[in-house]
Amino acid sequence: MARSDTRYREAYNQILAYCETLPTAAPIPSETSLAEIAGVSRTVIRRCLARMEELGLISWQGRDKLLLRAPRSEDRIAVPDTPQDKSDLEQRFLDWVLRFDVPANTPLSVAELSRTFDVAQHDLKEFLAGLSRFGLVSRRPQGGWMLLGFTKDFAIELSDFRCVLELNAVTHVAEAPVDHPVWAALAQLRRDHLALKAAIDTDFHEFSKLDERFHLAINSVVKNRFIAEFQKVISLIFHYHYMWDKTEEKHRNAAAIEEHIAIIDALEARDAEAARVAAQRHLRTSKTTLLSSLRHHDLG
Amino acid sequence: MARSDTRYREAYNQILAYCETLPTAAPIPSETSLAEIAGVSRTVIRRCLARMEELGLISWQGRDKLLLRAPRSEDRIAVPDTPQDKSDLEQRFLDWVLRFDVPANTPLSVAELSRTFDVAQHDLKEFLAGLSRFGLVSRRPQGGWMLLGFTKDFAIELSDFRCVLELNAVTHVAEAPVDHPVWAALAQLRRDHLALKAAIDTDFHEFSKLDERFHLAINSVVKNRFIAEFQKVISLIFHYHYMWDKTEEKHRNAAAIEEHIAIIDALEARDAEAARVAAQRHLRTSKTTLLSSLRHHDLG
DNA sequence: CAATTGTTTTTTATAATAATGTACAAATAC
DNA sequence: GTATTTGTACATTATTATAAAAAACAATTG
Repeated sequence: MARSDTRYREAYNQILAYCETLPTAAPIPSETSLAEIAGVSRTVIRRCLARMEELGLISWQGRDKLLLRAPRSEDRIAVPDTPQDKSDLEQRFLDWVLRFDVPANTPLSVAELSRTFDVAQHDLKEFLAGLSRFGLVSRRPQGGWMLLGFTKDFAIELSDFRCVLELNAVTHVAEAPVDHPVWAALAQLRRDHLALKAAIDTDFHEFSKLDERFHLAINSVVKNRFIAEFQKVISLIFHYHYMWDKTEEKHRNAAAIEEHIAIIDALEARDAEAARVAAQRHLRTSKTTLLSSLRHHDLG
Repeated sequence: MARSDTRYREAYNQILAYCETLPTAAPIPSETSLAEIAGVSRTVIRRCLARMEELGLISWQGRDKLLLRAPRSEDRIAVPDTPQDKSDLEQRFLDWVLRFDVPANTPLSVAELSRTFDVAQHDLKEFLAGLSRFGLVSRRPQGGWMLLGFTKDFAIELSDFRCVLELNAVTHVAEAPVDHPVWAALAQLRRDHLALKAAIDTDFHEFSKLDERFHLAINSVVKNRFIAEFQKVISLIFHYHYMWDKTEEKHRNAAAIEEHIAIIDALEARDAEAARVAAQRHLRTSKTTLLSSLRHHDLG
């Protein structure tokens, strides 16, 4: 019932690897340098040194530290099974919600989620606390958490917010200098859109990826940590919903290609107002699609 | 080393209070109803009933529960000191950051914050996890948390984001129906602005409150959970910075009053484009003020 | 006196656990 | 019979105690 010593174990192996680069009988750097190398505190380094001394790998007396022999593979220490990386928890969580169509107002069990995602309970709680800032989940009065999205209101507000952000981005693109990388990206996107348009009958399902690339290119012009954070969540949600709503997919995608090209046309003409209008039309279509995909699920 | 029984204690006193409303020898409602009344699970209710039986307050056999005597004040159970309410933690935390001018990249000690704000450590961690979504804090590699804001970049991005949201709000106001409450609010705000303008020499410090009211009125037209969440943080930060940056306060506020009135003028004329332009000018001024207030602190 | 080590104090991460919630079976009342 | 209610078993949560790790400080050493 205390914190794990994984840090010590990983640091130990790291220091061992470092010592392998040293010749035998070489002096070992100061505790502070070793701490720097392993990215841990001196406390951990001293534990490492103590063990190395115990194993006869080094001699250690005050500041005299000598490597007695080259470390062997059996000197390494076992590192306990590291739980799943929690950096992509957001992706996996949203994926789970959308893939299994978890309905609005579902109680979320931290214990269960912790098992399915292989992440410690407190990490999950922190993650949920973060999501609650987006209004995606909330605490329940009797304890625990609840999934709030994806109601109709949620989808409408999300779409509206996306619209606000994306129209802003479009305006920025229109004002971007000629040497900005976005122009090359848009030129390539235009070619890819035209290619897909020509092969739409067979390759229409390829559009999802193209759509993501297109919106990413537009939004990458805006350098803003707040907007970027939101865009991540927004694009994920839209992306998945498009992928799974298969009704009239071919027709929908063909129409979206035209809308994208219209936006590119206006942007390359540096006509900010026309670009905003074109983007607005496209985003309205997106909103309708998202809403109809929700209705679909509700009925199913 | 397990959870506290505060819930039981509070429920117990609540049930006791409920029983006081019953005549003596009255039958007591089902466990489920009592659970509903106290807002807890049946498990807690059964603990309450067990204690009440033990004290001779009730008789309890299967579903026959009778009140034997009226509860007295000494029957109540002690509730341990409840820690500070955590609902206003955000307000108090930002207040602390801004009031003490905590510089960017300061390590935050959960233990210390927990003491100063009288909030449990895990609640604080959840709170910080939420703030990290706004890019205000982040986890440090060696554990713990770090305050990221308020660098120049942060202020610029925050201002820009505010601008995006607020211009959107202004557009919405311009399109609001004539019977929307925002029009009455704006009419009143115009009167208050004119009144303050007349007394600016003495009452200029009153502007801070007026500013907050003005922006709140504009933004209240947009009903969007994502935008609302951000607005809370944004307005708090701007509000405090204005309050504490005393350089040329009178002149600054007089200018801002004119800018506000210009926005109101354009809105009441239902001229969306003019309103956007006026708002843009005002927000640019705000941004400059926020940045100069930061520079001030850096030098001080 | 600058760099390093020795020592102490503080903080953090986390597993253990009692409190609480929840689900379901059994019993009761209507 | 069926709708409530209770009894019971099980799952989940909140919270604490605590070892691990970091940080602060004092004492050495070259």
